[in-house]
Amino acid sequence: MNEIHVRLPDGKTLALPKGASVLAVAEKIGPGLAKAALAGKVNGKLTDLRVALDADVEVSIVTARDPEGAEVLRHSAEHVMADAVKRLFPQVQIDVGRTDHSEKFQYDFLIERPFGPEDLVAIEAEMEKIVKAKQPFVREIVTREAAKKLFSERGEMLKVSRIDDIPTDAEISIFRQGDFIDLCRGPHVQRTDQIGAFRLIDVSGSYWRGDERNPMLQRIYGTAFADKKELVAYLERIEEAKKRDHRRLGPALDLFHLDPISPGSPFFHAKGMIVYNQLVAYMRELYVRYGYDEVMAPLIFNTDLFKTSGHYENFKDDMFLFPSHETEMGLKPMNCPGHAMMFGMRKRSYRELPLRLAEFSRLHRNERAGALQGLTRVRSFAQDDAHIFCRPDQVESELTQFFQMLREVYTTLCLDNVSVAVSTRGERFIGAPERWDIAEKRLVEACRAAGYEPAIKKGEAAFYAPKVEVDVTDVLGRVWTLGTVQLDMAMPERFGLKYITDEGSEGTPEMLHRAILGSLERFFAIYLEHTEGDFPLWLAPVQIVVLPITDRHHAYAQKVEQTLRAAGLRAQVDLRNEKLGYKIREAELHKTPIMAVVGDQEEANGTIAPRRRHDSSESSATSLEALVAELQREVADRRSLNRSRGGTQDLSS
RNA sequence: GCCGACGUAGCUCAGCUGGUAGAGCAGCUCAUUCGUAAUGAGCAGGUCAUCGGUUCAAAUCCGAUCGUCGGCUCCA
Repeated sequence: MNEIHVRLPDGKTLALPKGASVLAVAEKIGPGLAKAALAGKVNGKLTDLRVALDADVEVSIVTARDPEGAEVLRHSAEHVMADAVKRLFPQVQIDVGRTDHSEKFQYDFLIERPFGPEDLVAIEAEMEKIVKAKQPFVREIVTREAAKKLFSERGEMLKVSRIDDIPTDAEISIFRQGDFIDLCRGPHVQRTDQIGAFRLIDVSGSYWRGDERNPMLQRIYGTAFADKKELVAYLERIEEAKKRDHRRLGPALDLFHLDPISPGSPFFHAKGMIVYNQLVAYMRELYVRYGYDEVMAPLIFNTDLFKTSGHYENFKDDMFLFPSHETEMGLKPMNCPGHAMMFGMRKRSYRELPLRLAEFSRLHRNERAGALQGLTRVRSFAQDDAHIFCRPDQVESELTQFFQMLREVYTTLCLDNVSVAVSTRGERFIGAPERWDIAEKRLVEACRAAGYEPAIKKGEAAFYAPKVEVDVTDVLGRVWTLGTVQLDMAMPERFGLKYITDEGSEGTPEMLHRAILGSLERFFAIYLEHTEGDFPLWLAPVQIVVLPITDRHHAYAQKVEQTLRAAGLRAQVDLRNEKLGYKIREAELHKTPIMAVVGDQEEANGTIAPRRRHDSSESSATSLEALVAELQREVADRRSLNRSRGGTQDLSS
């Protein structure tokens, strides 16, 4: 048997000698394809072109046109960058590179002096030379000993250490390109010139092996595409994200601001508070329907409480603690211990369960300075937080109900790109491992029952509970974790929580921690960027602005404003001495959903001329009553703009 | 907390190798009374993040601190 059969995507089969490379398949199909080939896919798995085939397989050839192609050429760009760095700075030791799915690649270097922006320019120029030289990538299989010898001779001690990470039964491959050699699984492009366009983006420090006790390496980030056009499009997308940055939009739209006088603690302005409070009001409305009881526990506790919960031990350094009358007090960083106390303050009957305690209190966490980021990582925040105490046999239906409520909220907010993950027990945990296994399984099952196949994040759980994380993808394709539900393994026992069962015995309740929007501050930021400030009518700080054409119409305009306000609409009137076009422009820039133009005709007929945000088509005059009724309906329905499909402005009710 | 970059008027930014701070927008005043994304003119606005050092002289050079940004680590 010296022949193998290779099946192609179009169903055809090619016969090749055993041991033929993936590239040989491409050559057999055609010289054009062979030249354009970046990698192969063997039985669906991305494979280097130089890999030998020794059995019957399905093969497809990956070119720049395939999404995987970009990943391959970015990986090769990573090597070219490391090569360029070694050429310019022979004293550096290379660690490893990485190509993630966010269109970026990176490579870590050990060097005494940090890289600066000027270095990036020089490295980029050196990379350009390597790319122009059309150097081939050569793959070699080596033994573990040969690999170690090779890299220690080259002074690459970090690499030698990385070789030890490779499982003993795995094949060790290296790639050469020019004088550069790297330990690498591949796949790689054939020649450096197949990397069409690249750009180095940034440099930062990163700990070796991700451990902050280790020395810091210099990490360079870059991106690469098959051609210049795609690179430009990528850079434009970055610009777009900058335009939507909540740290820019927030102050510009008069929603909030941050000040060094209290790092990580936002000042919410009147307009921001409307959005914030509307979100809270919406959750409260759902709490009535879903059977939650809103409560309010203290903000400050004797730290004994956090010792009981275990948070003190785990998060002491990140809490605001202070002495008071000989005792140590602390600002609460989460609601669960307070709710556990509220549950335990008297004897509970099984008839009271499930007991769902919700709270919107402010929480304070003394986040490390470097961790702060706009509203997405703050020191002072509130959550749409709740803890559910229930009997063991009620856990399943509670999880079902949670997913149901979550889906309702996300649908209302038009966040329809949802995925979930289950985080499992990590190194730090409390409770019995066997119980963790059961809880993790239940969470996975609950996700499936809700129609989501969860990804598994190993070791990512909170110290007291495995958790489900619910992620949404925003208009720019960024993924954010919003909702979470955790099945607690420890708190009820630590607090000695009991209830009397229907048989008169004592039982320990199960405790679920859950949030749907998560940190309201963070959600605010994410939603602001997602919508670019174009809030749906029910959330818009100013829903309608009345625009009189001249000061002749001021009295009528003010009457209209009063009528709108009396109808419960957040209306304003623009009485400034400006032309209509100017006022419309201002209202557009402030993202006001509805403008009501009033002039001679409207005043004479008792009407208004409405205009929707982003809609310059002239609309006919409407009676005030009709407009009020329409807007009230839109608010009551909490209608949103659906922007997940191309950002269209159609109302999806 | 660690690595790097940055910090000039409310905002966006000029200000070359040291010689005493400038524009546009926003704000205020006046004129204009105007029909769907910017009417015109004028006025005012800054301890150049803070503190210290070098110098005859510092927004500019050096150091420290604070803050912000991009990462790392962390994220109850």
